[in-house]
Amino acid sequence: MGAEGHADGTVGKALDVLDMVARHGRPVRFSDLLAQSEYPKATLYRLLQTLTHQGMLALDPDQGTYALGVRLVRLAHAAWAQSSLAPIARPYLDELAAKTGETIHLAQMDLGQVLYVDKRNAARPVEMFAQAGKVGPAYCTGVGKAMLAWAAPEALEQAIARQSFHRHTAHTLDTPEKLLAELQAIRARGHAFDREEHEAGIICCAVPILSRSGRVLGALSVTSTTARTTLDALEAQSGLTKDIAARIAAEAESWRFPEQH
Amino acid sequence: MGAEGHADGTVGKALDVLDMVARHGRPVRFSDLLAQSEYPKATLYRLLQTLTHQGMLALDPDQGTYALGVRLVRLAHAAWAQSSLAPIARPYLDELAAKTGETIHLAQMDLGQVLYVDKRNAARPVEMFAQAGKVGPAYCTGVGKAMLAWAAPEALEQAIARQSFHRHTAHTLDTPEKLLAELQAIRARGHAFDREEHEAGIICCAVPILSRSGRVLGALSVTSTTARTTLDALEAQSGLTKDIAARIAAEAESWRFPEQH
DNA sequence: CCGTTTGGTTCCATTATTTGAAACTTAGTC
DNA sequence: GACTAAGTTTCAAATAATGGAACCAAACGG
Repeated sequence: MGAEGHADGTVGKALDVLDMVARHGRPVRFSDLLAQSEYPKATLYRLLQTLTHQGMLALDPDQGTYALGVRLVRLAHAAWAQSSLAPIARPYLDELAAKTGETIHLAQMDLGQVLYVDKRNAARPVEMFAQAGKVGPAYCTGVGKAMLAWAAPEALEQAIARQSFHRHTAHTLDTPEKLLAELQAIRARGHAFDREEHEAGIICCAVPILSRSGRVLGALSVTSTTARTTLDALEAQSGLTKDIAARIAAEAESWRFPEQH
Repeated sequence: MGAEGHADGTVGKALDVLDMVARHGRPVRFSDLLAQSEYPKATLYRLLQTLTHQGMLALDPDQGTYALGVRLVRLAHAAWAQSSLAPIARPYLDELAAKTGETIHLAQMDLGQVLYVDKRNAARPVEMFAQAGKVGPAYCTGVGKAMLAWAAPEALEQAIARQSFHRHTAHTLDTPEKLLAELQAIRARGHAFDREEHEAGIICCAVPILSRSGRVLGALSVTSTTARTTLDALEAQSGLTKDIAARIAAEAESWRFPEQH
């Protein structure tokens, strides 16, 4: 926890402030922000002013509170539609959900954390974005481990350093050593399991989505509960999952060569 | 189009670059960005580097292209869930959609542009975030006019200055004068119509969502087609729509007084 | 009713960052 | 192997950010 640390330049500080407002979860007053921030009054003030002026924050004049601005939502839309695998993967997730009947997660890696970019729920047809967009730990989730297993050495090292290794359940891999051993097993096996490592009763089988050059683009998981199924049953579907992952990767690849006029 | 103009400070420039990447709609090469940007090579380069380092952009090392980063998606999630009326309004939109059977839009104003933050479609149950997040013009949409009609004088002036007044259809109000007259009528009437001003065949009836102090929080519209219904029929439901808008406003209001511990 | 605190905004000399032309590397072409 | 295009680094000059302190306004307390 605590101080962010590496805030390079003014831009970094501004984004830091943005995050601070985001973390708060509701409109914040200047003084609240001042209390948590390391920045002196005047600096924070100007930062907020700039962000507000830029539409990244919105100042509610009635209350004098800052909230995240609409420009962010607009950018977000673009980010979701463009940078992530989500739009490409959508039909494939539908297919996988239909064929397995289980909950499907599509995730990408964000500096050691897992970001869920899309989801299919067994029960309801399509979840809101609000359900995706969540972040989770990498060291104790199927998608997280799948991505770490094929991560580049430096990226892996950085990611490991950022894991909390908090013991969520009795099955959580709570040391870097255990995790590294597991990653090797995952590489050998070709897919990762979550053996109730994050939440009791929740199990999954996850596969990485790899580019042709071997870079990790994301991960895909089929998730269920111990009440409904077993790991073996989930593993039985890993072939299908890998196939879907490969098709997503292929399409992602072709997307990246614009082919313009 | 062209130069943004008011780019205050480094942060402004950085966000400008972010927008530039977002606008592009797909991963962009450095040189492409350089071509459109006003910034000199080295400046743009460092800006991109900073944003990448901050996780707002992601550099694809295979292709040397920049895309919007995951941090943005994360922020976006927070923005959508927090700053907008969307989460508060959700159940009310459901109710309105169920009672009217028509398409419902929830919008907010973003510097003269309309931002759709949530939506209920007559056909499918719940649309993805990707469908919301869109922006549209204010001067020729129901929600846009509803918000402008109750906007503060300075805000209105600024917004008017930003309208293109492009003549989308034969019914489009294509001058500030026509628009101002219409806004007055809307204020008197209490709700706004879209008389096929944006798209032929598309009509709607929109109401503003106003805070107790009279500030515009957003707008709500019931949209349909000339094939399915008439303006009169839509107007008949304006009472219901206003009621829903009032309830959203009331709840938004209570949200803003945290009541903490 | 006036002194005080709290919350927010502005000043301005100092300091540190950003700037951008140009030089430099690669990595492709021909 | 000379020529180009694309990306990266340098460095003194220009500019923008900094933050302590002063300031203002409104709410509070006696």
